[in-house]
This record gives sequence, C-alpha cells and structure tokens, in this order.
Amino acid sequence: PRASPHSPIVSGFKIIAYPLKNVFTYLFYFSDDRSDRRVCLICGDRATGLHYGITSCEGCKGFFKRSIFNKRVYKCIRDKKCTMSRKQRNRCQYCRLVKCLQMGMNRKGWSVFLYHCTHCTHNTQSIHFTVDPVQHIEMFLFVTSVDWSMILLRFSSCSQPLCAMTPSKLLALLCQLADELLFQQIMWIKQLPFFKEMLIRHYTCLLGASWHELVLLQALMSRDCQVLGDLCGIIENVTELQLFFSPSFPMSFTDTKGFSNVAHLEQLKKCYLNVCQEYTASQYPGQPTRFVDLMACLTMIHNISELSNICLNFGLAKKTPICFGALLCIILWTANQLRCPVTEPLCR
Amino acid sequence: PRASPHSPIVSGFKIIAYPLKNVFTYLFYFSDDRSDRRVCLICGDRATGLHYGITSCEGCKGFFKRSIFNKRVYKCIRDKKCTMSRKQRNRCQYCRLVKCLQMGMNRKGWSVFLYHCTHCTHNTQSIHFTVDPVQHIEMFLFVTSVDWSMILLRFSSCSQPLCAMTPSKLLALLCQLADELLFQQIMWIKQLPFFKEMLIRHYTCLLGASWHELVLLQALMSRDCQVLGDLCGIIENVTELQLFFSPSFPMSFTDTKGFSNVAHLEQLKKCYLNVCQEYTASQYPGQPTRFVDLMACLTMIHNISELSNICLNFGLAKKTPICFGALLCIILWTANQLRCPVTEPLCR
DNA sequence: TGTGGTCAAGGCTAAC
DNA sequence: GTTAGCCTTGACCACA
Ligand SMILES: [Zn+2]
Ligand SMILES: [Zn+2]
Ligand SMILES: [Zn+2]
Ligand SMILES: [Zn+2]
Repeated sequence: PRASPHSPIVSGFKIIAYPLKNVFTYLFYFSDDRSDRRVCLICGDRATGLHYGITSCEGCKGFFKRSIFNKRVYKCIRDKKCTMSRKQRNRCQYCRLVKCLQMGMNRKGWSVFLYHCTHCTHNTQSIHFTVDPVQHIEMFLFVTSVDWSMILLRFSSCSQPLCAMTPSKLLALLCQLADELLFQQIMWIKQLPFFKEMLIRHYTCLLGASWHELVLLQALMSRDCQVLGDLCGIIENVTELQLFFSPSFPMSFTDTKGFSNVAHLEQLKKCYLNVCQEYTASQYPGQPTRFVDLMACLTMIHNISELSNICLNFGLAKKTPICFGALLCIILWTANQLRCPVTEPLCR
Repeated sequence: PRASPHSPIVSGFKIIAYPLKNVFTYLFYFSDDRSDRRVCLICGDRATGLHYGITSCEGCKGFFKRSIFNKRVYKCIRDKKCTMSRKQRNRCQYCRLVKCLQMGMNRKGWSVFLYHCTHCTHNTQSIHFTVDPVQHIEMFLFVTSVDWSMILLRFSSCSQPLCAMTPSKLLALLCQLADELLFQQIMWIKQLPFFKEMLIRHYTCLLGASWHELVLLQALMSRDCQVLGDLCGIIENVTELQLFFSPSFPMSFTDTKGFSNVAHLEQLKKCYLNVCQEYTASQYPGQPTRFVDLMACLTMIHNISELSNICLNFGLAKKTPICFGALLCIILWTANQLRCPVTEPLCR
C-alpha cells in the first residue's frame, strides 16, 4: 500500500502531522523564525544577522570563527551546563562552542537544513528559497540514494529538468521524495523478525533516534569516493551491511532511556544480535572475525554520526567533497531534531 | 591651406597615420580589445563584464563604486607602485584606486574615450558605439570650442540634426572636427616667434605632451559657468591668457626628458618667458603682480589637468555639469595617451 | 547587459 | 592572548 496523499509527510527532514492537502498551504521557512531574528540564538545578545548559518551576535560570530579556524579545544571546569547570556558567555568557552554547534553553526554557513515544513495559511507568495532549490533537492536525492530518473518516471508531472521547474513544484517533489523515503523504511521495518514483538511506540522512538544513522549507512553504501572522500573505504567488503544490519541499528546503539520497559528491549536486542551472529557464521564460515568486524564498522558509523558536528566544522569538511559535508549536516540535524518523528506511518 | 582629405586625422583623440579614404574602412573599437575581455584590467581576476567603462571583476567594480560614492581618500604606505593581482589587490587601496583611474574607470561608465581609430579592412558591420554617438560628438564639440552652426555650414552634408545622422556620418564628422582642431593648433604654432629656432620634432613632442593642457585652457576661456561650474572663475580677468601663454605651455611646464638638446630648450623657454614678462609689464603697468598671477594661474591649470582623474571622480564632477566631466576625462586620456601624437601635420 | 543594493565573511584594532 | 565592535570586501540579486 502506497502512502495516500493525505498521509503525513517528511519535509526538510522534519516530520509534521498535517496531511499534504495542497502544497501551497505549506510554507518552508527558516527555523530561525522560531525566535526573533534580532536576538542571538547562542547568548541572547543583539544579533547582527546570519553568521555561519545562525542568527547570532558579533561576539558569538567571532568566537565561533576563532574556535573553528584555529581548531581550538576547550574544557569545561564545571558541569558542561554553563548558561549562555550576554554577561556570562565568556565564562566557559567549551559550553559556548557546544551551544554554537548545537544551534547549527557551521563553517559553510548552510542554513538550508534548518528548513521546516509547517502548516501555514499565510500568503502563498511568501514561499521563499534562500538556497537554490535545485541544489537543495539534489542533496536530498543524494542522501536518500533514490535514482532521479526513477523518480521522474513515478512523478509524471516532473518530466522536465530540475532547473525548469517552479519553486512550488520542487517543493512538492521534495515532500513526495521525503514521504517516499520514510515509507520505504517503514515497509522494511514491518518485515523485521522482531517487529511483532515490539510495541509500535517503542520502535517508532528507536527509529526516530537512529534514522540519521540509517541515512549515513545508506550513503556509505554508495561507496562513491567522489562523494565520500576518505570515508569511502570504511565499508569495503561489507556490502551486505545494510541489508543485514540496518534494522538492528536502533537496538544496537541507541540508548534506551525513556522506555518504560527497558529490560524487554534489551532482551530483544540481545536476541537479535545473536541471530545476526549466527547468520554471519553460516554465510561466511571462512571468516570467523566477520561479525566482530561488522560490529566495529557499525560502531565507527555510530561514532561518525555522533561526531558529525565536530567533523563538519573541523578539518574533515575541508578535505571532503561538498556532498559529504551536506550529508554530515543532515546527520547532525536529524540527530538533534528527529528524536521521535514517526507516529502515524507504522499503522498503515 | 586646408588639410587635404588624405591628411592624417585625429579620431578619438588619438592620431593615426592613415588617410581617411573611406570612413567605412575605419573601425572604432574598444581599447579593451588590447586584452582579453574575460580578464580584469585592474587586477587580472576573472572579469564579469564592463563596469564603469572598463572590463573588470566584481571586486574592482565594488571597490571603485565604494571609493567614488563615499569619496574615500587613501594613502599608500609604500612607494605607490604596489602590484595589483587577485591576491595582492587588497594590500593597498591607494594603488588600487589609482590603477582603476588609470585604466579609465569613471562613474559615468563612459568607454567612449577608450576608442581608437585604426585602419581596418574588417567587416564594416562591426562599427559599434556603446555610448550614444550624439553625446560623443557633442562632447567633442564642446572641448574643441568649435561653433556648431559654423561646422554645419562648412560641412554641408551635416545640415541635419545630430540625432538624425547615421553613426558613420557622425564618425566622419568627428574625424573632420578633430582634424580641424589639430590644424588650427599647428597654424598657431607656426606663427610663434621661436618656431623657427626649434627643431620640428622637438616642438612636435612638446605639443603632444601638453596638448591636453591647451585643450583645458581653451575650454576655460569660454568662461561658461553653466559648463565649467566653479572652475569658471579661475581665469577671470585674464582673457589674454590663451593668446599670450598657450604657446608657452609646452616650454613652461612640460618636463624636457627625452630631448637630445635639453639646454637649448631650456634656453628658449627662459627667453620666451622673459618676453612674456616684458609684454605684460608694458601692457599692464599698473599691475606689477600680473605676470606672477598669470604664472600661478597656469600652474593651477597644469595641476588641474594633472589631477583631472581625481577631480573627475571626486566631488568636483558631482557639482559640475556633464560636459566638464567629459572635458576632464579627455584631459586625463590625452595626458595618458597622447605623448607624441603629431608627426606629419607640421610639415604641411 | 550594467547598475546599485545587499549582507555574510573576514580583517582590523582598541580595550580588556 | 581574547573579545567584540566596526569596517571593507565581493558574490549575488533585482531591476532597468
Ligand atoms: Zn551571541
Ligand atoms: Zn561550561
Ligand atoms: Zn579586478
Ligand atoms: Zn600602494
């Protein structure tokens, strides 16, 4: 069963609960709109515009610049919960940089991933892309690993070059693509051996927490050195990784805080990993360390996604192509914002 | 004796050595053609088109715009010979602005003064004016101080409004006007008391070096405040200035570098100035400081023509009418390019 | 096509 | 050395 046109959609990597009745009633806007454009999102001081992708003041802008370009490493002498305000912001450099990164500051100044899609009845004229929508959708296509020509066939209305499409059409396409990606993942989840033994809200929560890792894994599967740079090599010779391990991600690496029945989840997880190990041993009898290697690889991916905000801003992004930078950006933002994105789709 | 139709002509304020057989065999073209249209003439960066009259990059365009519109005054902390390249252009604002001005940038975006006229057998279709040819010729008429109606009478083929003429006719007229101006100046020179004592090539060289000052003086003589603005006043009560002093210009103010017999020229110069002083004293016995005042006035004119590039772009041009801006522009370009323009005419 | 305007990035420097 | 206010730069954009 395909998602109906009234099913929830993913847009800008944030799921909203409203049906897509009419794309024109949806508005893409900066998440910066969540607060006053005149107030620094880091310290609350008077902002002087967008700096490194985030509404911020001169002080935080300069601080981030110095920290990133000089590759400074700070330490917090307290509990890493220092408050940021105009008067207190200089008391802890560590917490200030962390807040900058959490707010989404990045050396490329990308704000595109801060888009949300929300129900909005405002003037339809105000649909506005500050980033080239073609670039936006191309990044999305890369991350979702969806073949463009296939998409074109599916959406007959898009049988024209991207650059020839109106922003509103691109917006509609983007929503459908996101919907498509989510739908495919849910279908996959429903075929998992332990699906029936889990509470839907549990799996929903786990998926939300690890979706960014799935995205990273999908991307790594492409093994395109042109896109991934040095990271391309880390999944060499483990082509079955996605098919076999991606469903175990939520149970393997995500902490189980917030679940009412942690013991039950832990049990499922152990059981599932055992099955995986048995499968590996039977399929590759000549490779006794294969399962351990796969686990190490998954750990690495997990660490990459955890550290993506650091990677993005220090060193790595400079050596790697733009697409990987975009990928890391997405990982960062899905990790930050997609804590529990899915509710309806699992019931379909 | 009038210049024959096969005599050398002046066109675009640059004298060329070919007879005007057929105006269609002559081609007006940008001096920008001397180099690649894709390379900034100031810094060598990638050019994005014509800006303020000159092939330049976005950076130099913006820099010139800010410098001019904000009336910025810069200083060079080195020897005013800073090199301009993509990487070094920001090291010295003074030298960058000077280069912009030297290359001919101007706030009106006139490229007209960069036209050369050269013998060319190319496609006659390629005659191209980027500046309104009527404006072009009107500027020229102003500078040469030639009465338009008189010109019309002389050239019967031009007995129609300028705007109704074809570009090729305007071009022909322009050539004839330039020819006329040069011819008149040569006639004047031949009547000078020391003409016979000078080598022709010497005087030719001196005239070439100071012709732009003569043009300025001629213009100032019109004393038309509508045209000259504030500068109108500086030649008040010195109406005999041109008749008396203009032939001394080359000897008074032009440096004598490059002449084989400098001592001879210096001697002539002194002698001539003595005669001038005596003449002034005899004609205006009640004004003992008149000669010194005249010298000061000439110095001022000299300075104006020297500083015309600054005047053109700062303050002055804003307060003065368009024609004076054009005049200053011509002075700048004749000063830069007409170092030795005349060869044949003196022999006529 | 060239223009003027915009605004984030980066440089500068006085004040800590 | 660090901070942050201020300035300059230049890529980009709407407009004519
Ligand atoms: Zn701040
Ligand atoms: Zn802290
Ligand atoms: Zn340049
Ligand atoms: Zn300099």
